[in-house]
Amino acid sequence: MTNQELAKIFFEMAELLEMEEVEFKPRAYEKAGHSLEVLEEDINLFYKKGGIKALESIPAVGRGIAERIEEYLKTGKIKDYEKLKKKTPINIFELSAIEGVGPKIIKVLYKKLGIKNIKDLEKSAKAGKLRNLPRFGEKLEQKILKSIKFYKKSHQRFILSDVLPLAESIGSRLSKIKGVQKLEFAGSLRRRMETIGDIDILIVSDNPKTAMKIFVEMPEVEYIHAKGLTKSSVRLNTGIDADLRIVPEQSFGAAWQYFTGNKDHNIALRKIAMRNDYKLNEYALFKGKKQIAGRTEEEIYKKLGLEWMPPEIRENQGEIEAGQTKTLPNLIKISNLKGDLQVQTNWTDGANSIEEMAKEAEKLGYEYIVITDHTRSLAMTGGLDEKKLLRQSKEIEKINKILNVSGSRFHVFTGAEVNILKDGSLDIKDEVLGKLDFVGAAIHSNFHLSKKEQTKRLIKAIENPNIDIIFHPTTRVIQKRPEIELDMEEIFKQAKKTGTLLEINAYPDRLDLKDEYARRAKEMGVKFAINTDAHSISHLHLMEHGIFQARRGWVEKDDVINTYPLSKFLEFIKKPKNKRF
DNA sequence: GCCGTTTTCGGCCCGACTGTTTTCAGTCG
Repeated sequence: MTNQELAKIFFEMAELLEMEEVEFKPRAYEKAGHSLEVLEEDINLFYKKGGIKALESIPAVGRGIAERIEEYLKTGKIKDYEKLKKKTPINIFELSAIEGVGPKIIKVLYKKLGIKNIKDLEKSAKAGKLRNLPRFGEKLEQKILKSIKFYKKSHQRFILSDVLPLAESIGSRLSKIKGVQKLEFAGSLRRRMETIGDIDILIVSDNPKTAMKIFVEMPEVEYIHAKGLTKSSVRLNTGIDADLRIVPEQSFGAAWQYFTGNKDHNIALRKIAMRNDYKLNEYALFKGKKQIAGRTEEEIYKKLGLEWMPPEIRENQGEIEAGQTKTLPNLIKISNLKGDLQVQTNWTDGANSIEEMAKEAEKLGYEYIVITDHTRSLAMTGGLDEKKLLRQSKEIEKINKILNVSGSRFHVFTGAEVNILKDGSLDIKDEVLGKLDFVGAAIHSNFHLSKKEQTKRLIKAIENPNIDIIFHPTTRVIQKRPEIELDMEEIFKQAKKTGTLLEINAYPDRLDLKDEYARRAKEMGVKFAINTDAHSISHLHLMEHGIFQARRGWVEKDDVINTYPLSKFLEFIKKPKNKRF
C-alpha cells in the first residue's frame, strides 16, 4: 500500500537527515511518516480527489512534504530521498535497531569504516576496529556486540499474554520489599498493547538502595544495562528488558502519566501545558517553580482541562479532544460480558466436552455460551458435517434439560464455525445452518488471494442470512501470519448493511479485529462479539485480552452483543439478521 | 519542514544514565 511505502521513505529520510545533523527536519519527516502510517484512506484516492491541497490537510504534511508525495505518486520516486540514499547507501533501519547505536554513531561507522549493515558492524566489532574511533572504547565495542547478539536472537516485541504473568510476579515480589509504598506498571504494558517492548515499573520507596539491589539481583536477570538510584534497567532471561524507576511520592502521578505514554499523547499534553503557561514533566505540573499537580494522574489531567482517560486509549488519536469536551467513551469492562460465542469442544479439535465447557463458563459468571465446532472441510480438526451437526444439536438439547432440572439458568446454544471456501461459499448446507441458533463463518485457507477476490469472498459469506458473525475476520496471527488483504471499509459497510456481527477474537495471538479496525467499524455502526475461541476450559479465561483490544478500539458495552443478558440475547438472535442493528 | 486562540516568523519535550571524557556527547524513553 502506497501509504506505508511513503511512511517508510519519510522515516528513512528522517534518520538520514538526523545523521547529517540537519535541525528540526528529521522530526518533521518523522511526524509526516507517522501520519501516513495511520491514515485510513488510500493516499492515491486522497490525491485524486483533492490534489495537493488535500495532501496538505493531512496532519504534519505541509507544502514541502505534499509536493514530495505528489512527486512519488506521479513518478514513483522522490529525488531528495534518492539523493540522500546515494550519499549514504546504508541499511539504516537495521543499524538503528541495534541498541545503543543511533544516528551519530551510524555516521561515524559509515564515514570511518564504511559500515553499511549489521553484518559489517559485527565484523568490525569482532576485529576490534571500533574501539579506536572518536568517543568509542572497548566497553562500547563489547556493548554493541552484545546488542547484535540480542538483535539476532529476538528483535521482536513480546506478546502481552506472555509478559503479563511474569510482570505481575516481579511486581508482587518488589512490592513486598521493605520501604516500598507503591508499585505500578507503566508503558505499553499498562496501555495493554498487543505486543510489549519492555516492562516499566514505577515505585515509591524510602529505601531506594535496597529496592534497586534486589531488582538487579532477581533470579530472572541476565544482564544489567544500568543501575542508578532512581533508575535501573535489566534484561530478563526471557529476552525482555525491565526498567525500575523510583519516584518521589508527590511526583507519582506525573511519573505514572509520563512513563505510561504513549509518546504522542505526552507531547500533546505538554503542548497544552505550555499553552497555559505551565510546564509538565515526569516530576509534576509546574506554574513557574511551583508544583500545582503531580501526586495523581487525575489532578494533572484536571488542571490541563481534561478528564482522566484510560491508558488503553492514550495514543493522541482523538482522546485529548474527547477529554476536553467530556466525550470520552465509557469503555467496555470484562464484567460486562454475559456469554462467550465461540467455544470449541471435543466433538472436533477441542480438549473438553460440551458439558465441561458449559460448567466452566457458568463458573466465570456467564449466562450462556455458543458451541461452535469446526465444519467438515477443515479436515485436520475432524470438522462436523450436516449429520453430525444435527446430532450435536440433540446432545446440546439434552444438556440444557439437565441444567434446567438442576436449577441452573445457564443456556448452551447450538452453532458452528463454518468454513468459508475459496469462492466465498460455505461448507455446510443452508437448510442445516438455518436450524442452528447462532452461526459464525471464518476463513482458514487461501490466505493469498488478491484484495479484490478476498473481499468478494468474505462479503459473500456476510450476505448469507444464516451467518450471524464473522470470526477472526482478518485471520492474522501476531508475529506469524499477516492479515489477509481485505477492503476493510467495504467489509464494515456490508456488515452494517446486513446486520452481521464482527468478532473481536480474544485469543492472545489473534486479537482479530485489532484495535484500529474495531474503532473504525464502530464508527460505521457495526456491532461486535468478543469471544475466546476456546479449545479447552483454560482458554475460557483468556477473555481479558479481547477486552483489552476492544478498549483500545474505543468499544463500549452497547457495541458488544455478548454483554446482553440471556433474554436480550435470545431476542437478538430471533430477529431477522438485517433488523438486528 | 511544520505550525499558529500570542505568532505567517520563530520556535520545535526533556531528563537520566553511560562511556568517554576532564566538562560532555550520544542514546533512550
